[in-house]
Amino acid sequence: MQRDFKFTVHDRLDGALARTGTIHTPHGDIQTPAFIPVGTQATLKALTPEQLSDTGAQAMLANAYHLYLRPGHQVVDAAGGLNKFMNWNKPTFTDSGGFQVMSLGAGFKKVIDMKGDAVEKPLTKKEKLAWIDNEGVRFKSHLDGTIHKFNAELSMQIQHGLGADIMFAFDELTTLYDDRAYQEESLRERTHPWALRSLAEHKRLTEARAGKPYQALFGVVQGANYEDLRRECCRFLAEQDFDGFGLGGAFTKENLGEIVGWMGEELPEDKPRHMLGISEPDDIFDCIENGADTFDCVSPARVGRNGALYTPEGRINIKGAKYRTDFSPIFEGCDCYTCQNYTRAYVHHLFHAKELLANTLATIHNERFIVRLVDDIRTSITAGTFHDLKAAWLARYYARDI
RNA sequence: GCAGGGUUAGUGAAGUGGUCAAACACGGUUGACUGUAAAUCAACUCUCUCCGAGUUCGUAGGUUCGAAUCCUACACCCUGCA
Repeated sequence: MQRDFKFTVHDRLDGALARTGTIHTPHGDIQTPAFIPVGTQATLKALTPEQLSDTGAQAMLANAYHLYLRPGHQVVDAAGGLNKFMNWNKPTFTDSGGFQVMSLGAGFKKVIDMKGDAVEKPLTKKEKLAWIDNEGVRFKSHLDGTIHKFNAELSMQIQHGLGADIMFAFDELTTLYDDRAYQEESLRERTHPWALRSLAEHKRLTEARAGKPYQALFGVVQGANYEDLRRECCRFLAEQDFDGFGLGGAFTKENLGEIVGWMGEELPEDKPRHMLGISEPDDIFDCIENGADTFDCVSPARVGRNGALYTPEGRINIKGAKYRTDFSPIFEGCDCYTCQNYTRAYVHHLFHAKELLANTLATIHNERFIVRLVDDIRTSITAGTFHDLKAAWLARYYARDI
């Protein structure tokens, strides 16, 4: 069938893997590199889709597991797909539920963080909500405790029902605390076979649902921080008929760029690469420099809801007492709706009063901040000034720590 | 006026002889958050020369080896009866 999906590379950065491009989807184009905000449950928490669109976000990513449990992918399908269901007229992505294999299983809370020195805190049997085998995963619903079996085929059925423009293959996200033997086993016995099964089911559903807008499928690269495993995974996936790739897994901050670089070297140049779950500014620079095209992450929204707001000079905690009578915007020069209209003191007050508007204003600011950063990086690649921008930007952002 | 109940750290509120500087909640301060079980979580929140010490539980005395806890007086608040 005719694929209404296309990735075009425009500009490349000399001496690096960075590139700009356009991802064409049935619901519009995405200029890359791009940051894709996450609306897990078909909404970016605290924002209307229109408010999210106004931040400059070019697409949004939702989650198969969460929407399967509630309201049910059949409901979204009956509504006419994610776009119609949530009144969002730009491209959409859905995650496969692979992240939940980890987050509800071995990796809840501390175990998933990116600091190599984090203390392992194994879950008790009672706390654990997911059990993996090579067939798939059994989940205990975090909503009502019911047991659900999840696998590659079901993930694809859900994602086709949701109707996102870009879907991800069902994978296993390992943690930094799993040893080499487990990483190999996970990659070869689950992530690889699950990728093939996802692709097969995807093809079946694409034919069965002929007439619906084309949905692209990205294979997901795992392999933790092992170079040979990462390259092995890339070569394996590159041979398959995927439309693009998700770069997933547990990373440590120190060598994130290096790991992405291995994948950037192995993966075909003419297919887009999506960084799963990355959005800290330094990480974004490193990933783009090494060939990543798009990013999704909950962090700007979550940290914003918890009072951490981005500025070019680092994050500030707006709940802090020093902002009580600070009547300046979050930072001078920010073009977001929040900074155009409100002060630090007002946002500070909203947080202390536990007003819902605090979440909205903070989220708008943070999403705009990261979207704009990636937009600026895109411009710098075209202009050939990426390295200057990176050096100057990060020096200013982290100046307070030095 | 008589009878009964009450007065605990910023607030509310446990505690009725030692394990009490005193539960818990809120408030406050600081920090964390990277394919969302997150409008969440953690630490601290009497004072100090803070791995130890010093002052607290309406006020003042007293009993006791030891009191926020028992006794006496006083102050204030609440509820009945006058």
